[in-house]
Amino acid sequence: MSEKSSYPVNLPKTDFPMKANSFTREVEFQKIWDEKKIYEQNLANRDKCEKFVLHDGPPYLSSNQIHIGTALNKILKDIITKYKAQRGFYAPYVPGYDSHGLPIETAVVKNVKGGRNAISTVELREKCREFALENLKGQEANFRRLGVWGDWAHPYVTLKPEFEATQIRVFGKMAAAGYLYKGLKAVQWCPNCETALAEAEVEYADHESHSIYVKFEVDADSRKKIPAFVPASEKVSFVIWTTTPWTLPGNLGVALHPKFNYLFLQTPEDGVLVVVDELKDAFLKAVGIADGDVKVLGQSVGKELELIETRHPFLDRLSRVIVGDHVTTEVGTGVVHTAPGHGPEDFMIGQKYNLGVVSPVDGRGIFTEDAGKFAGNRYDKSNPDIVEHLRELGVLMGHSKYGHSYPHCWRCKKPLIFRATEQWFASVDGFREKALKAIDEVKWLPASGRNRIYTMVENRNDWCISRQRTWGVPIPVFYCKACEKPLMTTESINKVADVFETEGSDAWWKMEANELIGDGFKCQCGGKEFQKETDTMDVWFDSGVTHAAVVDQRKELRGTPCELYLEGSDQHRGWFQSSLLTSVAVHGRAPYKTVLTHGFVVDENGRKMSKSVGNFVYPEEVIKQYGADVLRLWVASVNYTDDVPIGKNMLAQLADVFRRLRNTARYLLGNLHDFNPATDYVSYDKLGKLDKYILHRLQNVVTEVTEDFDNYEFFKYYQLLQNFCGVDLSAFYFDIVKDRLYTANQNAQSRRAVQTALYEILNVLVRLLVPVTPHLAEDIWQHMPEALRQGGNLESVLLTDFPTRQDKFVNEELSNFWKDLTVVRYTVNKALEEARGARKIGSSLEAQVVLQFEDAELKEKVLSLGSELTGFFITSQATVAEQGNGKSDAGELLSENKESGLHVSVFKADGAKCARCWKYSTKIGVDSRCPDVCDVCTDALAGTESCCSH
RNA sequence: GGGCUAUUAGCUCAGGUGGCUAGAGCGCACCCCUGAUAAGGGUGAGGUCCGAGGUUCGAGUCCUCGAUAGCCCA
Repeated sequence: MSEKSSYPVNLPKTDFPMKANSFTREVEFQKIWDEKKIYEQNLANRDKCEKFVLHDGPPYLSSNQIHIGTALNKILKDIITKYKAQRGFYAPYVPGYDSHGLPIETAVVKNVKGGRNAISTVELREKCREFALENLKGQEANFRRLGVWGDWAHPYVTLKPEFEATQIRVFGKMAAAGYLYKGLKAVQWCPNCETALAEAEVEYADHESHSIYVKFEVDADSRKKIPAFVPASEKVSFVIWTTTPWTLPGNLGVALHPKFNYLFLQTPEDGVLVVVDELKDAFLKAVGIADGDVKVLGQSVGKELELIETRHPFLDRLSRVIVGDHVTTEVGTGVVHTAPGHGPEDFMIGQKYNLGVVSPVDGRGIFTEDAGKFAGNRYDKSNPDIVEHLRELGVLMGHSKYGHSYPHCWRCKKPLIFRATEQWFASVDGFREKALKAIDEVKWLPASGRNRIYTMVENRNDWCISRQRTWGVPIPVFYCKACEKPLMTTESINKVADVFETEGSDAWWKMEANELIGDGFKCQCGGKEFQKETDTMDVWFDSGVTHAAVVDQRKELRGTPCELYLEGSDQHRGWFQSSLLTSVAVHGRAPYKTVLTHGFVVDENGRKMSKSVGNFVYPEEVIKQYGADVLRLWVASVNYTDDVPIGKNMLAQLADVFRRLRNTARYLLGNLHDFNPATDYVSYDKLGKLDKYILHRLQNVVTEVTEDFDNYEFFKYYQLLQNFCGVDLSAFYFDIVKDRLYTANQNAQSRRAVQTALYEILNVLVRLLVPVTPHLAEDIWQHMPEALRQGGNLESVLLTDFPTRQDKFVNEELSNFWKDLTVVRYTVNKALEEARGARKIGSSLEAQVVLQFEDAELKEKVLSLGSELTGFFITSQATVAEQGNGKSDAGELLSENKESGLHVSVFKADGAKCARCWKYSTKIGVDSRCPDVCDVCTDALAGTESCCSH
């Protein structure tokens, strides 16, 4: 046996390993939580409590992997629900998935031999469903690996029959309220495939078009609005430029930029022409007019010309001058031919000016009768005819071929057209005021979110909810076969919902119209035969009704409004809005009380993650290297209201912090191995000053942390926790108190007092760790003997309550006392450091310090510590001198430090080193049986078996 | 191009209504300990507070313009 072990000391003892081994251990804890149904138990325990429902926004099932941003979102949600549960709320979490829509359909079609038309609609939908559900499994596994708790066995999925049925019913309510209507909208259309195309299905390729300049003469009734510098006798025309002559029959306006300057050009043969200043030269050159032949009469800003009426060049109707920011001076004349039925921007500005929509082209690209003399011709074949017609009318100013990039169909590779088609709309106008009012009844965090969504709702157009797709919920409308009038009564829609409830929405394609609604329905015209609408709903409508299909349906969620929605800030335009709109339309209020948003994950340089830059951080890799707790700690460490950075550097530092938290717990566990609160607990009044202080500090931590969680400011919690563990505990309390723990008699009150404090700290700390680092918390909890577990021997730390501030431990006076002494300790440390630097001492126990004060009050404070003073400095001796340095035997002065009204002198410690406590003492060997042990240790050993008996 | 937001030490964060010689923890450097040991302690070095103007006795804090980044929109 070595000399070291010959005297018994009370060293820490614990099985709690220093290394977390997170990658494997975390999964074990997760398995235990699952097996013991901890989530379910917690809900059952809180069943009678006030609810706090965080309703999950459904991630889209296009992949089985999750992005770091999704991880951020899910972890934030989990921190909140775990915290709320600990605070005694009934806080269920039902995860959801968004499962319909084009990206899934596209991905599935890609793997179908022979393409979309090779299989039936029902078959395609079946494949989509399988694909989505397969991805669900992958995402679920990823989410669970993060340590997120919730009802994983019963998630909500938008493709489930019960969900679809409710969605149909919400549609029915909106229809009944008169908020749904059929209108025209310009969409990308392939005349060859005879189908609408989504943005993702459009490919751009070079194409040769006709480039033409066309005069739009100002109508006689508007002539007076032309500025006076133009002679009244002169005809005035706006000149447009276009590469799609065939869209002219759909023209309803000419658009200017409100702020650009428009010139009035007197020409030799064409009267007065209006074009934008910047493009004058290019225009003249293009139409072959010499600059010298033109005279600028004057100019106007676009806005001043607004609402002038011009005549359509060949149809008998007016074309209004409108203004919009979409007009540019890149090419053309700065006067834009506007056909709302043939372009999305045209459509939007047309809505704003109420121009209406004209689109005389059918699904095959053939002009209808509305196109006048061009009826019956294919749109592209008509281009030369129209150009020729314009020439004959004398309104054509220039014509050439023009090569440019133009949208083509991804499937047949033929050029696309924009075509106005009938679409279903939700009339936001119908409930805009209510929606705006609802927005102001919601708490938006951060507050800027309120303005963000408010202006969007204030300015948005009606919501186009129909899609020409297969993978979605059908729009439950029928059309009379006789008169084509739509049938969409509450009864008919509810019939459909009832069928979907049991059969799912596939029934729409499997059953005939009259099978779906029965034979009881009759059109106004008397018709009894119906056919089905072919459009499906926008997937934003799917997710937009989760409040009705999930929160209102599932009993455990207790109905809307729920307490919280939490998503990325992009959802102001997305889910927050679609949910708000459907909820307001149906209930007249928002589905949520509070909306919290987070920013986007960027790399350590604040750059967006991209494949080409290669700065992606993958959740699985972080977990593999550090574990989910470190990833969760990252979430807690950043201010997520703005963009959040992540990278190798940060993760390495987070791992350091995590280790510190773990080792703090290890110290606590190790030093409580022989502590039984039932018999060893020391009452507050018998605790030492320092013990009382650390308990006071603990209460502050609890108070502040509670505030931080309530405000969702987890980074403050992170900072504070780190500070508390590193500074207050490890470097201060733990370090000082080690001597008492190790060398005092096992049952000495001074030692039990420390353990009492450690016991209180451990019980608070383990609970504080639950929301952010649940695996670590559980690991600690499982290493706590039953007797140490305050509040009952719960089988999981996740079932514990959040700590509350304990007034009996609050002691402000003591807090101020120690604040002053901390300064003294710092001054002493500097002096010790100097001696150490000069190789005069190593351990501070080799030193004795002598203090001299200018400040009498401070001196009193220090003196009041009495025998605790040396322990406080972790030196072997410490004294307060009245005069000089207080040393009468004139030992060598090793170092000194004067500051803060304090003079510290450092000397070699007196006496010899005690073999047991390692402190230097002049009273070594007072008991001859143990010649190398100090008097204090001799006392400590008294009565023990091993008392100097070696 | 428009709207919103952000920019303080290497990293993450503090710095109500303008008064700071700009703070904390971590990291880093150096030293110590070897009875929290792939732990622990001490000391220290790090900042033209994104930039330029302006208001003011005085600005990290207020105003204007700009840069960069992110989101949304066009």
